[in-house]
Amino acid sequence: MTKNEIADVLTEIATLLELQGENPFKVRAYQTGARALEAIEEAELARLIAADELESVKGIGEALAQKIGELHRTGKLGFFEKLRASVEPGLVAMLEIPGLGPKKIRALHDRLGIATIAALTQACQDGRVAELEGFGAKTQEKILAGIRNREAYGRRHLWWDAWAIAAPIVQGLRALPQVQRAEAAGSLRRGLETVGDIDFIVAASDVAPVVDWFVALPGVKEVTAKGETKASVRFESGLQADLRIVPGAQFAFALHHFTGSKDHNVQLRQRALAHGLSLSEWGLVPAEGEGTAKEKVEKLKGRKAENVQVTSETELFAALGLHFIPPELREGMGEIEAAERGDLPRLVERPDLRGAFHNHTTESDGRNTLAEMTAAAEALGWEYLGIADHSKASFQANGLDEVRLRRQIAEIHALNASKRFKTHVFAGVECDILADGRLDLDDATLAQLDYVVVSVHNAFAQDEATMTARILRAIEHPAATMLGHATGRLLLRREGYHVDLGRVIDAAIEHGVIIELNASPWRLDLDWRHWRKAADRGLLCAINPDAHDTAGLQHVAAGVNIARKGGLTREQVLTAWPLARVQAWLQTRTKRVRRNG
DNA sequence: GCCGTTTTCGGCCCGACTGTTTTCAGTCG
Repeated sequence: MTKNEIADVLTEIATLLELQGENPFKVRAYQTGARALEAIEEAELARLIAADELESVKGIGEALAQKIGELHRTGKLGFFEKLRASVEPGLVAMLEIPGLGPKKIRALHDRLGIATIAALTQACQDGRVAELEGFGAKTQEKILAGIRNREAYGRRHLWWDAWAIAAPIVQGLRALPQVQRAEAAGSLRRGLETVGDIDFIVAASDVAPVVDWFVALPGVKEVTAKGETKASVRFESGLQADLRIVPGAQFAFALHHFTGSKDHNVQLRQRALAHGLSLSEWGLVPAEGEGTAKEKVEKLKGRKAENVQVTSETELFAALGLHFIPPELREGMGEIEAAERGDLPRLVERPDLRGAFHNHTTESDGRNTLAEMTAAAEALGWEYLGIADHSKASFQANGLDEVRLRRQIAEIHALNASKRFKTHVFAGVECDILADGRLDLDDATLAQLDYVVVSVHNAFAQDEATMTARILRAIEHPAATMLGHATGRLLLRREGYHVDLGRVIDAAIEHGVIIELNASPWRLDLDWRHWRKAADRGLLCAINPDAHDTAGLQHVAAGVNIARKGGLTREQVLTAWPLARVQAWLQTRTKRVRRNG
């Protein structure tokens, strides 16, 4: 079994144990173990198992090491199979219903014999659930609503879509007279490719008017909570948003806490404790031995002089001896250690971008003309715009053959010569990688281009070995400048094709080929989790919007999030280089084509 | 089940909100 498959098993064990009413800390140990495993390289895992050193990994002890070893060697685990057989699958599905956790599900099962969502629906309709101790009419109603909407409620949302909802709300909150500060937090602020819900953190002098404004927002379908410091609403799309209001002195703590990630917060709290401090969303206070939660809160409120005062996240990190960690890096993947060493990369920023290479026009399947796209790039202040329409094998996208492409190249040269726009246009193509790895256009035509994006658009079902060989062959082609959407995934809709990304990255580095960071909000491919290591080994990135209309150029903003999550610097992103440097770099590529071809 | 500058046992992050209770358990983040 691969490490990710093993991690999935550990996560499932945690869920099953939880449903059985096991010690919650044991449950957490399995979850921690799964995460620890995911952070290890596949080869490193094999080595650790072979050397019997798995227990040296933090979060993996004797029992987990034994189970992981067995899964890795045999792909089976008796303990897991027995456990799974003893828990009815319908109970696992019930966890997705809001308001139902392991305890309530167990009560429903033990006392009413409910083991499926269908049986639960029936019991609610019969009024039997409301009669149970600990349940009531409202709970019963909530369960029914949850069952009806569980598809929409459980769904994640594209970062882009969530941001479109959140950005005006942040502006609206800031405009309220009672509000001093307002930010969106959570995975949205961390720039994660998909978002489960939106969190807003607000510092305000008077709470009630802010809560009232929030729950009355247009598009709110349901108010799921409304209290003295927080409110929750659900929008038509099923997206949930939480508002939290704190006094100004706690804003930085709350913003940090609700930005997460959970792993990052846990690690930072551990670090605080090691420094004799206790960190929470309330503040940073001296950690003082025993005491109930209530007593700690009293201390916090009553003895402010002792508390660490911060007005920004920068000061919060500084109080723990750390450089500021940008939200995008807060995934609990070594950023705290790097911040301690002063080793954090200086991340690429949105204003650093000078252009983009993978863009379509009406010549293939785009919705704006060459001139319109160039005008839009100029309006964005870009120094250059690369046009890469589809090639002829992408028949469905009206791909260009050699004749049409040569005509487009001439058109682009004429446009540049006319000096109609300040933005320089590069002539490129998004050339299909055919099923056997050949390119879709003849070498003579490819040699006339400033650059070539090579992409897979068909035969997605090839096995990993075939697909990998196919892409490697394309990368090795002397005309290839960059690889388009490396896995072909569509977020929330389609998995990527099977490909050995390690070998693709190795080949790209070896042949000086760029891998694009496709910034389309539906793709965000290559995934951020691969970037830092690959870039440190010499892989160059291009943030490309894959725009099919002028508005699509804006998608680079989503790409910048992912580049930042991947720890990329301005230097590691071609599209953050100035025009002259990009031209010089492309020149060296062209010489390579002439020399080899 | 894991872990140790509170070290081999006893804690593990913890506060807000809801719905159910009448002082709190369960869920959620």
